[in-house]
Formats: sequence, C-alpha cells, structure tokens
Amino acid sequence: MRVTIAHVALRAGVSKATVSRVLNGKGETDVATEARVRRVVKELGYVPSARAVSLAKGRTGVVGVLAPTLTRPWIAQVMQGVADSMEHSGHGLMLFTRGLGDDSFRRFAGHVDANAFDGLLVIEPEATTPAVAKMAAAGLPVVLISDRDTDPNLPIVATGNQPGARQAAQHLLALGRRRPLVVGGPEGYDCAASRATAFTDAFAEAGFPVPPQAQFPGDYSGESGRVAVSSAVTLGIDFDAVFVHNDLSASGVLQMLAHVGRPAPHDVAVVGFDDAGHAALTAPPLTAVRRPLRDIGAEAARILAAALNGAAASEAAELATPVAITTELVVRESTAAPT
Amino acid sequence: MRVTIAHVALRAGVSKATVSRVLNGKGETDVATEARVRRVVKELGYVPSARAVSLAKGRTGVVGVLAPTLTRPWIAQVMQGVADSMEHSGHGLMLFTRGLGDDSFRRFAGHVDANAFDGLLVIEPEATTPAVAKMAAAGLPVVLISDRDTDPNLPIVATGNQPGARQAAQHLLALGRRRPLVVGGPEGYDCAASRATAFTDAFAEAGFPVPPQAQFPGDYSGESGRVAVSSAVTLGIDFDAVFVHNDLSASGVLQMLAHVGRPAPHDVAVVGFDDAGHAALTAPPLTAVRRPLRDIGAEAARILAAALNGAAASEAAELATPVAITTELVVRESTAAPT
DNA sequence: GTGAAAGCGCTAACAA
DNA sequence: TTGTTAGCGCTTTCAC
Repeated sequence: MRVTIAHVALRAGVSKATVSRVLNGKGETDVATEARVRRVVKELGYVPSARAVSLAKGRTGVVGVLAPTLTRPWIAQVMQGVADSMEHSGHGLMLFTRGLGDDSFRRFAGHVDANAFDGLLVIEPEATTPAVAKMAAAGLPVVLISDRDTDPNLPIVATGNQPGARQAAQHLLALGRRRPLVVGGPEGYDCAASRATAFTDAFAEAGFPVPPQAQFPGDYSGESGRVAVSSAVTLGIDFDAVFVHNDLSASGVLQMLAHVGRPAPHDVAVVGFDDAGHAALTAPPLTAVRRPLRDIGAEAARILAAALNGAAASEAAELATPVAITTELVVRESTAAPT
Repeated sequence: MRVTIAHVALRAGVSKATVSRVLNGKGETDVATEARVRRVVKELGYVPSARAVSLAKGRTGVVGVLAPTLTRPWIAQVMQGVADSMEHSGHGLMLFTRGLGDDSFRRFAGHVDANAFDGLLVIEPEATTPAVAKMAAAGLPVVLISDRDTDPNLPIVATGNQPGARQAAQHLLALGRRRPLVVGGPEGYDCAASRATAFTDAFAEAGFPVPPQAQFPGDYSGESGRVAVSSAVTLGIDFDAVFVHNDLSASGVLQMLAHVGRPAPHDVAVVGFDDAGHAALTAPPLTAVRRPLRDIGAEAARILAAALNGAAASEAAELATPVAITTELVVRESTAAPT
C-alpha cells in the first residue's frame, strides 16, 4: 500500500499534524523533531498525495490552459513557453483544446465547474470570450493571451500583431512599395483582423490606402497564399508587395509569384509573419515579423501564477495592464531593395 | 459557497449516498427519487468536486502526457491526436515537457509520486525509458509512442519511422538513384537511428550500401540540411539523392543544392519526412513520407484509456503488441524522374 | 512545540 | 430501494 502521512507520523513518533507542519513549513517545530521527520520521510520515500492535499487545501496546484489547437506552430511555441513557466512555478498544467468544437468547450466547462484547476490561461479566446469572462466573474483567476481585450478586467498578454504588422508596413513603405496585397487569416478571427487593420492603417497614414479588393482572406495554409496571388493577377490588381499573415501562406505566395513570372523580390516584395519555422528556407528566403512567442506564453503563465499566489488587489490591477510585446522584423531576400 | 452533494441531498430530501448513486448510476434507485434528484441537481447547478471525487474513488480521471517538447511539428500533431482522443474518453490531460532537462523530469516524477494522474503516455521516451519502466513496474499504466520498444511489457505505438524510411529508399531506388546522402537527426535519438537504419538497410539489401561518410547527423534544423550538403560537396562525396529526416532540414538541403548548382530534382532527388507543414511549398515541392501523426496519438490514447477502464489481462497482452502504422509517400517534384 | 479532533466533499460497504 | 457509517489522506484550528 501507499505510504501515507500516518505511516510517517507513526515511525517518527509524532502526530500527523507535526509531519504536515514540517513538510509545509508552517508553525514552529523543534529542530530535532523536524530532522527526525525529514529523515523518516526520506526513508519511506513519502510523497503527499496530490488528491488529498488538494481536497484539504481547497486548491489543486494545477492550472488549466485552453488553446484553439496545438497544430499551428505559433501556438505550439506559446504553449511551450507556458509549460516551461508553469513548471518553474511548480504548477501542473491541464491542457484543453477546442479542436472538436462546441463539444470540446462543453467538456472543458465541465472541468471548470468541477474545480479541476485553480486558474486558467486562454490562448486566443475568440468566440469563447463571453463564457470565459463568466468563469472569471465566478471567481476563477484568468489570464488571456490575445490581441483583442474585450474585457478590461482580465489580465491580458498581447501577441504582438499590431506592432508587428506596423513594422511590416513601414519596411515596405521604406522600400518604396506603395501597392501591397494583404493575405489575411480566416474572417472573424481576432488575430487576423488586428494584423490586417494595423497594416492597412499604417499604409493609409502614409497616404497610400489599401483598397479592399487588394485584401484577401486566407486560412493560414500555403494554398490560400497561392490562391490570393493568382486571384489578384486574374483580377488585374496592380501590386508591388504582399503582406502575408503567416509563413506558410507566404511560401504559397512566393511559389505562385514565381509561377506567374513576377518573382520576389524584384517584382514583388513579400513579408511574412511569425518566423517560427521555415522562413529562412524559402526561395527566396522570407522577410518576416518575428514575435517572441515563448516569452509571451511564459509571461502570461507568470502573471497567472502570481495571481494564484494571492497577488494583492493593487497588484492585480497593475497586472491587468496589457503587457507590451516587442516584435522584430527579420529582413531577408524576399524584400531585397528593388534594383 | 460552492454547492455540495449535501445541499442537493437536503433539498431533494434524500441522503448523500442516494445522490451519489443517481449520479454514478450505481445500484438501483427508484425512478421517482432519481427524477427528483436530477431536478435538484439541475436547479442548483451542482457539479461534483473533482478533488473530492478523486480522493474518494482513488483515481483522478486524469492522464499524464510526457513529451520532449511541443515545438517540433510532428510532436504537436501527435499531441493533438492525443488531446482529441482523451477528450473523447472523458479524461483530463496533464501535460509535461522535458524542455528544461533533468530538472523537468524530476518535477514530473514528483507528480507521478504524488499520484496526480491515473495513467501515463510517453512520447519518445529516449533517455527516460528506464525511469518510465520503473513507474510502470510500480503499477502506473503506461503507453509509449516510440519506435524503440525497449520494454516488451509496455504497450507501444510505433511512429512509422521504419516503414516510412523503407518507402523512401524504395522510391529512390526505383528512380535509379544509387548513391544517397542521409541527413539524420541528433546522434543518440531513437527516431533518428531507426529511420537512418531502415533506409540504409533497404539500400544495402538492394546491393547499394550507403558508406558512413555519406551519412550526416543533423538537428532537424534547416541549417543542418544546408551544412550536410555543402560538406558533402566539399568532401567530394558522390551522390545523386538525399534522404532527409524532416521537412525543415529538407528545405535547407534544397536551398543548398540550388546554391551549389546541383538543383533538385534533375541532379539530385530529395525525399523529406513528415509532410507535416510546408513540404508542398518548397522549391521544388518536396517529396516526403507522410505519417498519420494524429492517428498515432489518438491510438495511443485509446489504448491507455482502455487500460484505465480495467482491460482484462489477456486484453492488455494483446494491446502490448506494437500497433502497426501505415505511412504514405507523397511524391512531388523534388524526386521527379531524371530527364 | 505538539497532539487531538474536526473537517475538505465525495464514495462505498453494510444495514435496514 | 435507501440511509448510516466509515473512510480516502491531508490540513488546520484549538487546546495543552
């Protein structure tokens, strides 16, 4: 049978309470007894039962993480940052994805209701925002990783879409490009919208508004990049640059540009987003906006951990300030200066 | 305060035991009382506390998953399959990565000792195999996702490295390629070794052994693909094909081949592995071995869930048979027949 | 400084 | 069919 605190207590000749005190460092304990208890703990290889501890203490030491999916590279990166940070703070990490749709969310909500974890981290809440806000209102500490802060009461870590998109725009403007195509993400997605808007705003401010017909929705696939370019060509849209919402689609763009005889960077400059994978390996190598994805995840996890460790109200308010994320433009050949 | 089973019992005019029975479907309950209890449960929005249930039942309903990292695309795919399947079987999923090295594993082991979950899924155990075997021996249900089954007692799901590598070899042989370069993974990694071996074995069997100097270690980065090719050229190694351990490195290979004036597919045929991302978007598009990664993850999770639901001994033995994985070769231009 | 006792919220015998 | 009684293994007052 499992070694329990009772065994330790018996063997050490003390009460369970004392063993608990020693292990949790609460209350004063005689140096000698403490040493004895610790010795017995080691001898018996005693480890407190997570189940019993969580029932008695009223918290689990576990944090829930809700992500749309793991298969998008940038999300995997963020998750890794979260995992590392959680490990650091000693929290367990329960993973939930919204992969299977509404049903997934319902099951997730069940775990919330069952108090299966102490705090929640949500990556790209999107449609689940209201439900999540409700959970937060019900007392569950929540931290969001998102660019749309619908609820000003929730701590939120931005994902760098706006500054990144602006950087991309400024870079293209500096190169003298004036008529960009924009290949976006799925309609209705926050991150897609914020990226596209920041980009077109920057161009508009510079005096070069981007016409709607030059903006194509996408789905983050390579194919959507290909389709956007060929559509633009077919429609006779005049363009000298392409801003693409992720690196995968950007590959499709590069491929199709070459196919239609307008290869980057000479005819068309191309900027991608994320730089999380193969951007340096495309032909030509892709200029891309790099986001500190792991840091974003780690930062969010840190904030949540702080909240769980009972941050004071003032502190919580401070944490609620959106955390600034610094993006970096990695310039490669796909935007080499026109000759 | 939280609604507990006591509140429900009181309001429904029954004992806690009866409420428990209704909720767990154990023992006979009068239809009328059952209806009444259910109504009250709904009225009060009662959800059993996961903490209390797990302490009382002696199990958590949670499964631990230990992965090397989330940032390698193929692992993210497998994890998504695992997550979907776990969700399906109603299990929670505690995620652990070995990202931070020994320390990570120690913390993970702590959770195991604390009985924080009922079963364990390990992706690419590698160096942790002995420790994991010990956990299994101590009674923790374990399922591995790996190509090296060091412990015949543990159920294991293969990841398709051997059949995939053989397919790649046969494809190149059929194209008349005889002198392949092999760009592998980090030395000492199981998956890398099994892939390389299966490939070289196939060539050797066909009468064309691959000399050691034509085999380069890599680290799954694009750079290692570039380096391998340029090294081979510098060393004056004669080759007409390259088998690369993942798609990212393959991109590097394609890039460097073009750079040194021996572009694929004419001079050199290139086959990648995984087809999990941008393989269709390289220049030229990459022929690659596709593995059913999500299925692999889902299958492993299914087996573990079955074990947790108390599979009979005979059944367990059956499950211990390595599950066969079918890989598929996706042929693209990087191995177009030489003209 | 330490022990006894009362929970934490639920399940599972055992009676009735 | 249902209630009573013990726990599950730990933490935490409250006395001593």
